[in-house]
Amino acid sequence: MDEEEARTRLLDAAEELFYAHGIQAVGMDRIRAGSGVPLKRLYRIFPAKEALVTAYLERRDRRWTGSLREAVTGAPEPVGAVFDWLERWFSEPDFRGCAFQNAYGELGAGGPAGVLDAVRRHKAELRALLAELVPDSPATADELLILVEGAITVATLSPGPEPARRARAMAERLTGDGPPPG
Amino acid sequence: MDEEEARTRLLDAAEELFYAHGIQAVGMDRIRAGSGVPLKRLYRIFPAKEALVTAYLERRDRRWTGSLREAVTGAPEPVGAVFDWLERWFSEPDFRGCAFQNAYGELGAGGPAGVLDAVRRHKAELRALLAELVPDSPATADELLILVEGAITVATLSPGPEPARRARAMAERLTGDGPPPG
DNA sequence: AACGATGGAGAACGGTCGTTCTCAACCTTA
DNA sequence: TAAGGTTGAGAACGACCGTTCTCCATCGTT
Repeated sequence: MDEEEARTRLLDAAEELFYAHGIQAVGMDRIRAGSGVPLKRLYRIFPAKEALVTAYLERRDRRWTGSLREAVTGAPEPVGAVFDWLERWFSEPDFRGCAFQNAYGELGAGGPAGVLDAVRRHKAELRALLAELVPDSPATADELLILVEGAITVATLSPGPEPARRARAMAERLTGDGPPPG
Repeated sequence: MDEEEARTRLLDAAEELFYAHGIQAVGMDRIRAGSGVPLKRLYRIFPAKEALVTAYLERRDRRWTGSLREAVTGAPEPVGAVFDWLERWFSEPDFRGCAFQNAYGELGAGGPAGVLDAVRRHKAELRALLAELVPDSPATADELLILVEGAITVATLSPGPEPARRARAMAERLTGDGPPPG
């Protein structure tokens, strides 16, 4: 196992455990057990827990935003595609809400700076992505952001596709970017 | 200091500290210091931390939902009054998002049952309150819920009145419950 | 004034966490 | 094969947490 694979295994274990159980509830020894990477090597790659948490959030951000961007790129109804993508996400069996929202709620405004930066970057990227979909109306981007965040929050406590469908219908009524009538 | 005052002081300290810094980040000794109630008495009133957390969330739910209900009752535009009330909340200097969302994100689905019940009850009450505002359309209540949760989530990371104003405008366009055109 | 019950202040206990250290096994190079 | 650095497995360390215990002051009753 070279260093790159160890790093991947550590981030895989971190993502699974931190997302499922929260950050403070998962100790470094559980990361070691879940990854198979010895503690000493773990600390050589990530010199403290905060570095691991930050790396976990950053990789998740790249994947999450990348997957969403891929889903909307070239879609006939890009705005609708956002909510279709959310619907698939909400239906995953291990869906537990937005990892960044959870991290922020857990660590609070007084948490480690690196973590808070990662959360802010993620939300800024989401808003930027939405703004690209309605380039002539920043206000609409803010409205879409409210719908996306609202759907995620509602789905967190009652998982399933309905919040995404309902938010999609609202977005279509608000933007007119719906299926052609007929 | 009789028992009722001790209880109130404990819940006041718990609310201030848990809401500001998170639940796991605040130890029982900090509750003792913040309340002035000795540890022994604390444990006589709340036999474990979980009981204190549950009581904190339940009292906060009663106050939060009660205040919102009061604000919308008899308002000329009840739906708009919801978002006006949110706007005032978001502008409070120590606003840090939804305490229940934060608690859920922190403790996860595997947390203590009492805490999760309190979170679920709070969200059910919010939805029931919104449903009363649009008694002929449960679907609209779900839409309002998405707008309210979305505004709260957006405001959590960038506090201020704007998310509430924008959500209010969306609600008016969706329900027609807006100010009479002039 | 003497007594027992009550309550407060804080030490103590067992457990867990993040992090570091020990030490033996193992490669590499000669 | 021998030496030397590197690694892995896990014990160890110091700090902190939730909870309980000790000990003394206080107070109402006689």
